[in-house]
Amino acid sequence: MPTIKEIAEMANVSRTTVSRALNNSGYVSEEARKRIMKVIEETGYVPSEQAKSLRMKRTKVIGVIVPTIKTETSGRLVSGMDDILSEEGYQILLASTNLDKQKEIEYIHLLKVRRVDGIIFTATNENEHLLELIQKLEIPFVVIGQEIEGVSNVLYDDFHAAKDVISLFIKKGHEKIGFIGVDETDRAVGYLRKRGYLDEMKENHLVVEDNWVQKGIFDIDSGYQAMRKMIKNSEEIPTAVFAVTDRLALGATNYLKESGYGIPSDMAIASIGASEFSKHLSPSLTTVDYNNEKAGQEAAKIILSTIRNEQEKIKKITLDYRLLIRDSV
Amino acid sequence: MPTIKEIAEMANVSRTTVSRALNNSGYVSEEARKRIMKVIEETGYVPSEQAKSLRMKRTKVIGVIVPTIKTETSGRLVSGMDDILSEEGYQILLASTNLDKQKEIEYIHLLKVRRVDGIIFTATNENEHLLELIQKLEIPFVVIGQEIEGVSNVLYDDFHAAKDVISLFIKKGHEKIGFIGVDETDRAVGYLRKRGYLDEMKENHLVVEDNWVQKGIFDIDSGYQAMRKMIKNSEEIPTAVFAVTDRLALGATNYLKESGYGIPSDMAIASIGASEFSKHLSPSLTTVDYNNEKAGQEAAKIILSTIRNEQEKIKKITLDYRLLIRDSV
DNA sequence: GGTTAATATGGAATCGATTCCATATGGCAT
DNA sequence: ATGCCATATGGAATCGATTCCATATTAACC
Repeated sequence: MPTIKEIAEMANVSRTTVSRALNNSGYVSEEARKRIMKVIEETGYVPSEQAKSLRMKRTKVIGVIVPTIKTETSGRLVSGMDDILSEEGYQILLASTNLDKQKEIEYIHLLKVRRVDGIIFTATNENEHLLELIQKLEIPFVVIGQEIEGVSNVLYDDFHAAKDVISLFIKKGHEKIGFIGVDETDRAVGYLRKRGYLDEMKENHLVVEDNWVQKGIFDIDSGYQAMRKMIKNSEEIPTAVFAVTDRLALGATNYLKESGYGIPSDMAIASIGASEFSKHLSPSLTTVDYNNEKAGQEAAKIILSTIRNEQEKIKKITLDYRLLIRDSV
Repeated sequence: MPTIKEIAEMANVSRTTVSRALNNSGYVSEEARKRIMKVIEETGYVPSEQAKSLRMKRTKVIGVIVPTIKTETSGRLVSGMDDILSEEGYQILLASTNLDKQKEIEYIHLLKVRRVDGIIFTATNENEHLLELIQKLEIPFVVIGQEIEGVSNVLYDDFHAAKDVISLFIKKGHEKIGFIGVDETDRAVGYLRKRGYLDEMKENHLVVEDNWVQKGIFDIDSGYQAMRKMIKNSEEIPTAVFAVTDRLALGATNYLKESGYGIPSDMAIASIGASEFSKHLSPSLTTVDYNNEKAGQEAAKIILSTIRNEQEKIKKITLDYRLLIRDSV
């Protein structure tokens, strides 16, 4: 690959003129332009974005940190970002932490080193060290899914979504409602969704037996185990259960089927996520659609307007959601 | 963010010495090193990878082009690549074509402009223009899923996987076997899987009625439509059907259930893909697991050894697969 | 005590672009 | 003829690192 210098020599002009021809800036005679374009055509020269970035102090790259790239949720998020970013000539530098908290910090560093123009961060957990790092970073920063002080956020309404699911159960006549959650250090999925469950129960004067509240991790099997524990240990077995993710609900469903429980006749079930498979389970799973692509798009828009300085201060938006009522309730 | 020059001034040394301290190259006195490290600590300085890349003529970035990032398959592929690449300090610059052929070419250009150290390409279609571009590109290049001359490939054994599925049907006593494919311009998914179906049928002296061979696109609904056509138009309705992707199989399953066909009693069904949902359908779907993460890992390994010049010539590897026999047959 | 080697440091070129500033030419108005 | 402006071009600085080469100091050896 030749450089601008070689192109200049071959076309018998200076680098300055080549640059001007390439960027349509300043004066270039028709003759010179033709000679330059001919040489470029012949050599297949493309200017180095690397060198340009150094000089212009911008990279046109947005760093994206996700907890894992294997799930649909992340895929849809990233796809939404790409819709907006690629439109504006930005590209995505991807970093997947595989749920490793240490790596979250490491990757922010890595993106800083690469001088990305902005960072979109899909958080799972919060810890002191990370918060501090984020707050003193001078790079445009957007967090999806968790509320973090001092930076822009795109939030899901975890609290109300959970409340709505419980409210649906109650409307259908359920009074004994179980819960399968995840660790509360995950503020959005762990804490807020549980809060929604507990609040709605309380507001309707419904009691919650200790064993109705179970905890899993993010995989299918832990949903199975949690459901098993709930059934085995409860004094009174619930008639409905809310799982905080579709995968947990799927695991729970597997246990229920295996144990001969009818869904929804013996146990209604609902969750949050709207994964593709949720629609095709039998019975089809009632779940909340968070519209991840939209979230990705919104995050990308915020990053772009922050970069362009159209945005004075930080921005927090909360997305709406849709409760998809299907056959499992 | 300060630059190396400012760090040098603050520590009362030259840029050369700072660089040496940072990279543990050449001689640096203990005193100077301490002063430098102190200044770096205080300022939070991190060297610009951008500037380093320009000087060192390498970016430590691998460009990855996928047809879409929304599906599990792509997610698993990229995840596999990331396993290997992040280990070696490389990062992934992601480009998703959204199945737009025009963009495949555009993105290769974009990655070339950014001087990525290598490109991993998950092809869907082949066209003259693209092949030509790839062959005269001077960047290490690996293609996943399609055989392309002149570059390294990581291939799935589409032909034998399809053959094995049909062979399974035949072993189970089926003689009338239908097929739901995609356009044959997609050589791997469209052409080779169909070839496997037809060859195995022929080798077993089984006839294939025209209407048994249907075509869809890559979504669930087209599987539904294809199954409908097959049932409506066939003189004799098949007792088994092979769909080239899990999504097509899912659509077909939906149609069959809706029309009162028992699976597998009236119609056996199997496909290729091993998506997560396949296991949780009822009945669970018989499918071929291609191990996409492995494919991603292998592609990443080839790219790295090509970059390091450990690899003289192009490399072609074909991955094995597992036939997951479940309740749908 | 002089040669050699190890240690320590800095100057300056380099990577490949952009861009400020200087300069040259030709045409047109005064 | 003089001045001015539009057009056209190039020199050189700059972005932020690495690295070759030169040079200075100290230590070690015979």
